[in-house]
Amino acid sequence: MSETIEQKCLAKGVKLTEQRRIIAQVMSKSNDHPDVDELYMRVSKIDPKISIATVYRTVKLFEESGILAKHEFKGSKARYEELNEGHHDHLIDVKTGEIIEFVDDEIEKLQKKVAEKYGYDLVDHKLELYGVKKNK
Amino acid sequence: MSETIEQKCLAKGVKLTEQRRIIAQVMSKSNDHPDVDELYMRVSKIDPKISIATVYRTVKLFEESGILAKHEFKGSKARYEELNEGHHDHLIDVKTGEIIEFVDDEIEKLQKKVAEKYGYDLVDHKLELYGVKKNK
DNA sequence: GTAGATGCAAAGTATTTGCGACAAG
DNA sequence: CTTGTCGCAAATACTTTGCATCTAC
Repeated sequence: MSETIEQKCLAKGVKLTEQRRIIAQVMSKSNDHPDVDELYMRVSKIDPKISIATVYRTVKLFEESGILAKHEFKGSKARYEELNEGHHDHLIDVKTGEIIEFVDDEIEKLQKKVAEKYGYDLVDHKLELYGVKKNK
Repeated sequence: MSETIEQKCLAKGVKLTEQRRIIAQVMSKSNDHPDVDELYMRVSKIDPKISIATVYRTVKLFEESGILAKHEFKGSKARYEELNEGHHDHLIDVKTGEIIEFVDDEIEKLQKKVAEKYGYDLVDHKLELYGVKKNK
């Protein structure tokens, strides 16, 4: 089982305010990949006084603290998701926008190999697949 | 040898204006991945009357026509490069911003396989590796 | 008590668009 | 000719920031 966002904040020395607690809870409950507007709407239902500036500041802080991952899929706004130990990449349905998470260890290994081939240590990577559903 | 951008425009029925011709030439000569501002500066040296709006309109048009590729690397502005038949992905040096192009057929194949596993035809993909140079 | 967080509105970036003038086919 | 493009400035979309106030620790 992975730590809660609140535990991660403590561990990283991030001050836990009421607003951050709410944003953390909303992200934890979200199984999709909301953008800032969507997150702001969800958060506003719990505490309507939270400002969008705080949401922006918080997602940025959480991203820098390794608590959230930011994705910038083709042609859309930045989206966020909670970062748990299980790394995964994304397959995006270009027709519906549906996002499927997947893991492929072999691709991961090959990526590291490519980086090494050029004399680099891989510190991060981004893999996004865009597809259309097969009709049979 | 691959077609020139002008030939591609003809083939796709894209009207060839003086401005587009200049933007096409500048992109063809560029071996890096300029963002719109940078491209605008380069283009302005040839014809100072071209407006940034035209540059934006043109890169968008060229992208939709499959003439240019748009990249949105982590935390930076959109960058463009000419699209030739040889597909490649990018390895970005997170310290210097240097961009290395690479090809890995095996990764390509695995991507297709992953998409198929979920019942999708792969129409596009994005793979970016972020690394730091090894110190020995 | 104090450093850091918040809300608000204003300011930044990056990009798009309405419109009248103009150019390509 | 006619349709689409250009330049300009204004508009939009997303995100950041200055500042006075407030809150976690």
